[in-house]
Amino acid sequence: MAANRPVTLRDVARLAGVSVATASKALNGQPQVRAETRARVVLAAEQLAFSPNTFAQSLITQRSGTVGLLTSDLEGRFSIPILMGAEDAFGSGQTSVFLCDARGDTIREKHHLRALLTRRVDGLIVVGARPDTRASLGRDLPVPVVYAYAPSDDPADLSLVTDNVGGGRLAVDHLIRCGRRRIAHITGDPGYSAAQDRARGALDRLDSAGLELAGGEVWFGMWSEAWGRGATRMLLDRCPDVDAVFAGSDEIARGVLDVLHEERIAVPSRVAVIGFDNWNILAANARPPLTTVDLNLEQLGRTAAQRLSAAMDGHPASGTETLPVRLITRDSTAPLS
Amino acid sequence: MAANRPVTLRDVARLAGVSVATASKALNGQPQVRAETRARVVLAAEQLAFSPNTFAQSLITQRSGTVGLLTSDLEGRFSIPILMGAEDAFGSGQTSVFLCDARGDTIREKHHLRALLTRRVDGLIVVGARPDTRASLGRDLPVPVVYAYAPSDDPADLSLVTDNVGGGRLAVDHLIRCGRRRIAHITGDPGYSAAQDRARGALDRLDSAGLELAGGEVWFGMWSEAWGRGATRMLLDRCPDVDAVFAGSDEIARGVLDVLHEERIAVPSRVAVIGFDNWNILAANARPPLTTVDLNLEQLGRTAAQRLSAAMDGHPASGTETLPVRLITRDSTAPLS
DNA sequence: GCAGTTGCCGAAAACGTTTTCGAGAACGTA
DNA sequence: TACGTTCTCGAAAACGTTTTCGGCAACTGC
Repeated sequence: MAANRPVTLRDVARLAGVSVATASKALNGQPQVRAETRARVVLAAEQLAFSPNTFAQSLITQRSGTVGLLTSDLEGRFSIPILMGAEDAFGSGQTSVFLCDARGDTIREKHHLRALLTRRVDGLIVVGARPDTRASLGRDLPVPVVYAYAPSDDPADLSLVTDNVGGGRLAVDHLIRCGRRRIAHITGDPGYSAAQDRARGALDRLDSAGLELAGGEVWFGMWSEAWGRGATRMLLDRCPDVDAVFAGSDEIARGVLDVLHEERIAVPSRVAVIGFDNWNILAANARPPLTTVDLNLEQLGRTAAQRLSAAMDGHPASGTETLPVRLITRDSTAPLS
Repeated sequence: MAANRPVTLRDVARLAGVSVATASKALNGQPQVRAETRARVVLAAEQLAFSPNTFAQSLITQRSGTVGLLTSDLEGRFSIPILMGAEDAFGSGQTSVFLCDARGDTIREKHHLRALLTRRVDGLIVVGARPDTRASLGRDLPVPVVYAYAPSDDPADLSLVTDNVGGGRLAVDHLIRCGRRRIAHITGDPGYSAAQDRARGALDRLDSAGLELAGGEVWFGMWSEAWGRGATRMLLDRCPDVDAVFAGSDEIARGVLDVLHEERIAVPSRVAVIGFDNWNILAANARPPLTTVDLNLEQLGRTAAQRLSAAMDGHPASGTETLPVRLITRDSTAPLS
C-alpha cells in the first residue's frame, strides 16, 4: 500500500531529457526516433518502473485491450474448461478478461452485458452451459461476439460447438472395432440436444454397419448415476446378451458399471462400456477406468479466443463451426478375444 | 456492429441545453443543480442511450471500479465456488472483475499480477487451490489484497480460510451423536494441511469423548477413490468391528462405500460413512447419498469480496480469519438403532 | 433600497496518454 | 551557394470525463 505518486510519462521524459511526445514514440517503437534517444528513454522508464496508464491509452486509442467472458453458468462442469482455454489464449497476451456469471438468469445477463459494454470491451465470448441453441444477443452490438458451446439462434453470429453427432459416431465406431455387435445406448434427458445428437451419431454408425440397437431403442432418461443403474437393470433384463453399452455421459456410465459389477458381469471382457465427457473425477476413478469421449472444451475456448481476435482485427466470421471431439481409451473397452 | 459515433456527455448536454459541467453534476446526483434541469439532463441521457466513458472517469477519479481475481488454479474444484461467490458479490454492484489463472505457475502469476496492476485494479483477491500457506505477494502493492482459501505467509496480510479443524471435529461429533464408538479416519495426502487439520479436529473430538481411533491411527494416503477402497479393505481386515468411517474427502468416501457395498456391509445401519467437501456429483449420487461436510466456499468468496471492499474503502484488516463449515446430512449416516 | 446570503450554472483546468504537424538540423545534389 | 530530402524532435490538440471556482440572479433581513 505504498502511497507515492504513480510515475507518469512526463517523469520518464524529464529524466531522459526529452519531451513526452518523443518519450511516447520511443516506448511504442515508432520509427521516427533516434536509436540513442530511444535507449535513453527506455532506460529511464525502467529506472522509474514506469507503466503507462491504460485509461489514458484507451481513451485516446478507443481500444480497451479487454474482452468479456459472459457465461450463463459456472455451476456446471462444461463452462469452466472453456473459460480456461479462452483466458489462457488472451491472458498470455496483452488482453485482460472480464468474468461475468449470469447464473442462468436473463436479467442478470443483460445487466452484465451492459456493464461490459460500458467498460468498452473489444469483444465478447458468450459461453453456455448446455449445447442447445440460445437467443442471440442481437446484431447491433458495438463489438464482435463469439458464441461458444451453446450456439446462437442467429446464423449471422459466429458459434462454436462440439461435434456431438461425431462423438456418438466415434463411440459406437470404437465399440464396433472392438468386435461388439449388440450395442445399447443409455443416455440422459431427451430435451437436451446433446442427448439427441449423440444418439443420432450412434444410430448412424450402427446403421452403416448394418446393426441395430440392442434393446431396440435409445434409453433416454436423466443425466444421473441412478438412471444409469436403473436403465442397466432393465437392459440386462430385456436383453441379457448385450455386449456393449454406450453411455451418454460419464455419470450414467458410472451407474452402468456399478450394476454390471454388482451382477458380476465382467467389464470389458463380457460387456464393454464407453462414457462421454471425460469428466476426470468420474472416468479415471471408475472400476475399471472408463473409456470415454473428450469434448476438447479447453481447445474450444482457445479457438473461440482466436476467432474473436480475428473479428476484432477486422476479420469477422459467421455461421456455426463444429469442433472435433476425441476418444480417450481406458480399460472399460477392449477387443473381444 | 453499428459504427455510429458513441454518444458523449457533450451530446447529452447539448440536447438538454446545458453545459457539460452541469450535465455531469446532474447525472452524478450532485446537489448544486435545480431539480428541473436535472430531469431534463436525465431525459436527454436516456434518449441518447448515454453511457459514460469509464476510461475518462477512471482517469480523473483515479479509481477503476475493477478488481482482480488471481487464482493459482482453475482445474481443481475448490477455486471455482470461491470465484463464483466473489464474482457475485462484486458483479451485482458496479465493480467488474478480471479473471487471471496462473495455472500453478509462479512466472505466470507474476505476469498476471503486473497486468492487473497496470490496469489499475482497485483490489485483488488471491485464491489458492490448496489450503496450505502460500507466499505473500508482498507488502508494497499499491492496492489491498485478500487471500482466500490459501492463507498468506505474512501475518500483515488478510487471509480467509476454511475451518478444517472444526470440520474434522464436526464430522466426528456427528458420528458420535449417531451412537458410533469405533470410528476410523481414512484421509488423503499427509502433505496437505487439509488432511492434517481435519485429522487433528477428529482426534480432538474423539479425545474429549474418551474414545480412540479405530485402527489405532489415521490412515493417510491419497485423495482418490482407489485409496479409499484399499484402505477400507485393510481396515476391515484389521478392525472388523468398526462402526463408522470418517473419510477425508468425498472421493475417498466413494471408495469406502464401494468396498462396504462389495462386502455386503450395510450403510449406515452397520457402518456409518461421512465424507468431506460436499462435491455434489460424488456425494449426491453415492449409494447411499453421502453425509458430508460443506466448506461454504461460495460464502468464503463472498466474504473475501466484502473484506476487500472494506479495505478499498479505507478499512484494511490483517491476520487470518477462519470461516465455519457446515454438516450436510444425507443417508450414509444415521443413529444406531 | 441595500448589503449579505443562497441557489444555480458555466468556463476552464486537470487526468495521462497518442498523434499530427511543423520546425530545425544535417545531408546530398546540382 | 542554393535547394530539396531526410532525420529527429517538440508543441499542441485531442480523447471524455470530474471538479473547482467565479459569476450572476434571486432571495433574505433590515
